[in-house]
Amino acid sequence: MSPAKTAGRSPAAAESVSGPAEAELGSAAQRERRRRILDATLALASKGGYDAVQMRAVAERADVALGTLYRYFPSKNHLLVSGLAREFERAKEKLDLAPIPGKTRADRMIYVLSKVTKSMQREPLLCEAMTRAFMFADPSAASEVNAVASLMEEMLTGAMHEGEPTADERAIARVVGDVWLSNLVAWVTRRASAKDVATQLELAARLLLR
Amino acid sequence: MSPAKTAGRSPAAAESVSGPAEAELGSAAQRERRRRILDATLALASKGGYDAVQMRAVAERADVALGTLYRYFPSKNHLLVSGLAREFERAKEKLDLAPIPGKTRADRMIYVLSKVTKSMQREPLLCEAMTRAFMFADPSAASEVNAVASLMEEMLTGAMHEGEPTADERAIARVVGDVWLSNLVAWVTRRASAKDVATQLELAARLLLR
DNA sequence: GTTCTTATTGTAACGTGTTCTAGTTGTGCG
DNA sequence: CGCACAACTAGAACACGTTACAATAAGAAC
Repeated sequence: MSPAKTAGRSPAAAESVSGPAEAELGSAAQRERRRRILDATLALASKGGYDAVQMRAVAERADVALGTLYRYFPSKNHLLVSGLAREFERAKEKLDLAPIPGKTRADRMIYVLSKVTKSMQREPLLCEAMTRAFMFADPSAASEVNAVASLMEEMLTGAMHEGEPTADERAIARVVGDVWLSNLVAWVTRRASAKDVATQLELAARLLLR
Repeated sequence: MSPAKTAGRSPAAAESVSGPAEAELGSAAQRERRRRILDATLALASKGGYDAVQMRAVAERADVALGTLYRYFPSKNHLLVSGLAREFERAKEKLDLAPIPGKTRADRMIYVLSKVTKSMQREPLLCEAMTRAFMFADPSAASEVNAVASLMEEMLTGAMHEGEPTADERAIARVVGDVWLSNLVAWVTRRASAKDVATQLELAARLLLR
């Protein structure tokens, strides 16, 4: 496969749906641009939430033209969900560094949920931006959304025990993830307090993993 | 309380947050306008989903001026979530007509979930519009969103048994509702099939109510 | 009725996501 | 080098949610 082939490819449409990975973009300059764009996105989101992530502002801050931004991320939601995916990857790496404390599956699950939730709540506006984009995303961003969902599932199955989870365990992890997401949305819209969220998640985990 | 008091009030800001009800709008003409607006909204949503619910189109179809539309519903999301609330009220009334079949709490819960889910999936575009608005709504629409959430909770606690639910039961109902919402979003974005959703909901109900 | 207040209308304008276009730059290849 | 071709840039243009405003209509108070 000649280099020309990769060069001739749109970075955004790099891989088929849920392809190998998004890391293998064409040139170093392109990876660099992509990184700058996501950095700009997260910076703006941290400062002003969903509304502050304006495509013109992202482009300017990332030092790319508006058209280029759209070549990399076909919509604002793609952009924000990709940002969320990057954050989740980091969170997962951090989690994978040390074994998860807790005697029971439920305890460990609650530990992970609490860790991840708190880390998102530490940057409320960033959390708001990414959560709303995730929930609002249309089918065209399904692959990005799925990437995030998969990471979440891995984090949660990883909380139960090391090694491969069973099919049942994966299903339970998805249920827990669903509850987590809904509660995050409720927190973001100020319909639930941080304590509400913690309580609800603990309850769900204990019931599902008893 | 003189009639002037009611007449001098903006229909949209009719009641304080989560007030008595939205049914007690000023004049008959105003209730009529509100109904026409919601009818237009649902009609457009059924035909073309979230994107087709354009404020100008809603106003024209409901035969009100754009400014009036905004006086009744301060944003597109308020509008769609209010539409969802109306649909939920109807769904709940229908459910309340007959006792819920099923031997166990889980069975009845699954029955209700399936009923409600299927009724929403019957109009995919309408479902998409309302679901996305619900999830995307910002804090300013919290009261509308809460109204929907409360209806859902009532439907689900009602599935467990007649009469007042315990605090635990309400918490469980909320968890089930969270799972339901997440799955609806996944279905709307075509990340999950109708069968996926049904399976996941049944699993969640059985685990939570065992 | 007259007057005062509020609701409604029609329309223009603004902001931001998205698209489009014409020109420029970078890159691999003969 | 010079060509081919895709990526990038700058900027205009468009669509739709939202706001603003002047004029008119409707309704309450008297």
